[in-house]
Amino acid sequence: MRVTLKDIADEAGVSMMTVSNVVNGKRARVSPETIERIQRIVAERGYVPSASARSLAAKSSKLIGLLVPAADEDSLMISPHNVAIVGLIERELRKGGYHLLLRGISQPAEVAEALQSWSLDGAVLLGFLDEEIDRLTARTVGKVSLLAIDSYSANPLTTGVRSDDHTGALLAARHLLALGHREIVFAGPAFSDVGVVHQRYQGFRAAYAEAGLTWIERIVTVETTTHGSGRDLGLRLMQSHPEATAVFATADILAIGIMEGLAEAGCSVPGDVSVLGFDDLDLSRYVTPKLTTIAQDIPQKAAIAVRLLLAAVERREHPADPITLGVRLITRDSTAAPR
Amino acid sequence: MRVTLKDIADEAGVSMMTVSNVVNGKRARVSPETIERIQRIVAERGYVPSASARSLAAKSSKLIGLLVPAADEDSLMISPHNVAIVGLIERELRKGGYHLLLRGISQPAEVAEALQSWSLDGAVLLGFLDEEIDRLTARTVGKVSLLAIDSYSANPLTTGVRSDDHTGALLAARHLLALGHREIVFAGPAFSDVGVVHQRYQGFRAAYAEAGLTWIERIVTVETTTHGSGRDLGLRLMQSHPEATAVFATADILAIGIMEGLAEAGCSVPGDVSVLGFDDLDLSRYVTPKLTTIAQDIPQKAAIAVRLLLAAVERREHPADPITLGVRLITRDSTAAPR
DNA sequence: CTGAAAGCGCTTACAG
DNA sequence: CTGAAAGCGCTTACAG
Repeated sequence: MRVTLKDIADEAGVSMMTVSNVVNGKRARVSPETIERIQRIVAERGYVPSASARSLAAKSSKLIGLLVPAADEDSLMISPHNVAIVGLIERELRKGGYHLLLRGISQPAEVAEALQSWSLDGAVLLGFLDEEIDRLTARTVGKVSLLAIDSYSANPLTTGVRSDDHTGALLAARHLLALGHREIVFAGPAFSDVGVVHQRYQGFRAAYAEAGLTWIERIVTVETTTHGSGRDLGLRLMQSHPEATAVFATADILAIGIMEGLAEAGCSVPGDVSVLGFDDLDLSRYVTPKLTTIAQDIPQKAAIAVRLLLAAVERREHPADPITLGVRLITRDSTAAPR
Repeated sequence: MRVTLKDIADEAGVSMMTVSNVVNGKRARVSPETIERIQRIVAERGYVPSASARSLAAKSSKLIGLLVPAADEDSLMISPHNVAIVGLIERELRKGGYHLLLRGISQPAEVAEALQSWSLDGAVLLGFLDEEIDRLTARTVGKVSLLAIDSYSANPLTTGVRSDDHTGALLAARHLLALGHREIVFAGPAFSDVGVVHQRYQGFRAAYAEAGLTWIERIVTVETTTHGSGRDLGLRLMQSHPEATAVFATADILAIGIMEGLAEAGCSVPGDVSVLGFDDLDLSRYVTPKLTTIAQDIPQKAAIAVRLLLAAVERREHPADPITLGVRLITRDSTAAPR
């Protein structure tokens, strides 16, 4: 059977409380000899505290949820860009003495269930739309601290960590304009007037404004941000926009698909058309031509997300102000001057 | 405050036991009207059972661990090939009413800690070496059901689900031999006499034997199975093995790096050297030339892993026989006849 | 079909 | 510096 606090207490000839204090590092309250003796017994017996008992008795569970959208009955929707985030968040939580519950959400009501059933101390929302985050109410959230990655939601129940999407797109468009491009297509998922893609759209336009140019709206949208829909888009691009000399895609995976579609349609990159992405996936260095893109600092994003979340958890309050991280342009081989 | 079983029982005018029975679907024991009334109250009040209380009182926690190696202080080591597995396992567990605890393991002792602290019902081991799995003892494992992905360990405390690595490499080598290649290099991490890479090595040799040919050992090893070490390897390949006309790499990511190194060294693929990988990552269709490789059925691997594990969990025993899944050759553009 | 009691393994005040 | 008691929210036999 399992070794319990009581087993250790009996063997050490002290009360459970004393053992509990030692195990939890509240050493000020116990004499050095007792500490030493208890620690030895704990190690010998291989005692591991029961997290569920602790979570039940204490007000804290030391459990953080990582909530990710999952199409009904389907697998988690983790974009290539978010994959690294998962591992990094786990590491940061582990370093802080927390555990990670990974949970796919296929219906809004599941958020409340996930939060409450394991008495989560907090949760990271990864991959949700701002509209979904806006909809979270005090009733479903309760006293749980919530942090959304890549969110611009103003919901006071949550806070956010995101890259500077506006500046990223500004840098991208500036780069293309500086090369001499004027007829640039903006390619991405349909967007509303808030959120990551909207920010990138605004930044893109800002570069034109800054250069004293007027952008003739050339937006091309995809259902899903995938290689496949990028390829479709690339195949049709020269028909829909024969005048275009460059494409800015809101994601590398999309840009890479566009490059493939363009190539299949007999169009050379960057010879005929330049392509620029966003994310700087490892992948963007593996394809030909290597993709020019906007890089985000993913490890930093994960680290700050966890730091912000745990600060709120430990203060038992909803997190404070959102944080925006810097981005930079990585010039590679998919962009060149128009001919 | 949290809504509890007792709150529901009081409001319904029944005992906690009755509510518990209804919530847990043991309807045979309760009258239809009572069930209906209780369910209504549960919905109205937004009652969500406490998983930690349940886990403490019952013998089951409905929690499964996903244990992944993590270099000390470092992020999870999830290979590109294993990334999809994580999301698929979460889905399968969720469908079965279980939750997933994702945990990085940087030291052997952490396995026992992870298993015991949350009273896990079972765990999936993803990305561990067979040597590490061999070392697991009854003391650390206890009564927890353990399933290792891609393992050939004979440790009776665990079972495994893996692809047919032997046949995969056999198909790969057969393909190259049929194209007329004879001087083929085997590229992968150093390996012992057990495990995935060893199986692939054996399958590779078996193709030569079957063709009545003798393979002159040409093994090239890498420290880590990454794009970077593949590239280094590709850059040097024509010096170390000037006679080679083909390379079989034990992973796509490695093969893709090798192609890049080869190209940088002025060697054309497949013109001068054919390259063949293993895994069929999405990525292998995005690179140029598109990679010929061995495909595994990842969704099936995840589904079977979870099914096998939960069967053992529910029967409260260590899992039974390992399962090996089929593979197939995907011919694309990175292989051709030697010139 | 329904209930009262004990117990799962901890922590939290409260005393001394 | 140390301890006895109550309680966290459930489930498990055992009764009726």
